[in-house]
Amino acid sequence: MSRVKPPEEEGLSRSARKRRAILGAAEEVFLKGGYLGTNMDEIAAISGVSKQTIYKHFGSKEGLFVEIVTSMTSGAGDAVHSEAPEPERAEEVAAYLRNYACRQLTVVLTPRLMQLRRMVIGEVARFPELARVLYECGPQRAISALAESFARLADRGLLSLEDPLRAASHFNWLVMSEPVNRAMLLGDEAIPSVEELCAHADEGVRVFLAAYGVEGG
Amino acid sequence: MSRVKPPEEEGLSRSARKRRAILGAAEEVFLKGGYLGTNMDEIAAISGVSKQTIYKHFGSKEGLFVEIVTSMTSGAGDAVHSEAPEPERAEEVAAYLRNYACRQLTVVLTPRLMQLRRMVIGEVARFPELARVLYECGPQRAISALAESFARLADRGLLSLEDPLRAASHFNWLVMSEPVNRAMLLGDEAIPSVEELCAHADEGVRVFLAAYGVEGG
DNA sequence: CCATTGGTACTGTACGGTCTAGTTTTGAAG
DNA sequence: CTTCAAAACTAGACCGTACAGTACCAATGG
Repeated sequence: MSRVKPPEEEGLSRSARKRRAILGAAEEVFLKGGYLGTNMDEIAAISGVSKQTIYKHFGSKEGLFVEIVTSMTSGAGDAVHSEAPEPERAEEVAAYLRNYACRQLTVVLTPRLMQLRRMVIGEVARFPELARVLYECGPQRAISALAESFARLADRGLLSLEDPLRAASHFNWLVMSEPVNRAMLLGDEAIPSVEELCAHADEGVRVFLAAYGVEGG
Repeated sequence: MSRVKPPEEEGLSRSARKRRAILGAAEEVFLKGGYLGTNMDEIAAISGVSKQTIYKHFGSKEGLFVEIVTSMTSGAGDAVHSEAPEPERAEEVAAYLRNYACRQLTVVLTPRLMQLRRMVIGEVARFPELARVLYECGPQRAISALAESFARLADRGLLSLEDPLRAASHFNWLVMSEPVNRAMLLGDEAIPSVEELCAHADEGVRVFLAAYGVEGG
């Protein structure tokens, strides 16, 4: 019965299990109340761990907060990556863009990520570094990757553009802005369904292709 | 030397003067620290008023906060209104849109308003009503007004669109999103200059007209 | 057996809001 | 103008509470 190195969820060392419990509870509590609106006693209670242990692992409230935000941020950034093959013919461009837009929307328009974004924005004055990281792992990263793809498509004559970065920015915000800004201010209940998101994506793609598409699309 | 009723800035009743001082200090302090990060003693000190007086005027910290946010919100909403005449010919549409976009950008991309937006977003969980009001007085109001204008332009054959509201949303976010989202996360130093904002507006208008414009434009 | 954890009491401090007692302003009447 | 009472304001002590972080010691699990 003595597991030597079982790396599954429940088979971690006691320390690691405690650590995960703390992170889980802290994420929930911080997302709900923000930095100042959260107290360490509640995190300890929810995670079933003593305060002492929290301070052993993370040093301070600030340390725990930074840990939570950075891990969520980079994790979310990774989830966006697309492995869909780039189109070969002009007729396939619209479908490619629609697919990308739809996935991006459904990943970002998630209560957890919306709450994270709200919280980080609210803490810009206190934690500017966290906001910068979120910007770079979020919009900036997405737009950069998109720009590279657009540049290749333009080379192949499937898109008509001069500045791939600008086109990527236009595409990104054309698709993302309306639902994101809406959900930012109106709360998680204002997050549209997947069908609505994809319909919205279609409209964005249509406008984008009117400006940057080529004949065959 | 006894002024009877001079309604200028310094000629208000003592009560009104105190009230304005409190509001000014509270705005500054709340915008800097958020709701929880602000204490009433500091507001009293900065406004040169005793705490007692603050509570006489506003009842509670929450009351003062709500007052600040709602007054800033509605005030900013009013400042957007355009009196520029709508174009008569297709060639004038682009200039009309550029003018609108440029003014909208320069009004919204102001440190005070960016700070307000950040703060309200950070407090969505605690004050959902304030966020809703900001949404309605901000994006929603701008888009609605734009949609009405677009509908008239479409009737005159100066724009080609079926759903004015959707077109207005596309236009609005095409123009506003990039700089707004950037400044939201990167802070007030990331607010572009007026020239940069107007150049950005031009690009948005170009894309918009590619999708919704008519030949003559 | 020994490091880690639990439980819990404790410290120090910060802050919202109130109380009190004395001072200033106002506005109207004399 | 002067007088005067009501209203508003000041300064600061004060109360209760909440909370970050620590100390201490018993329990426990590897």
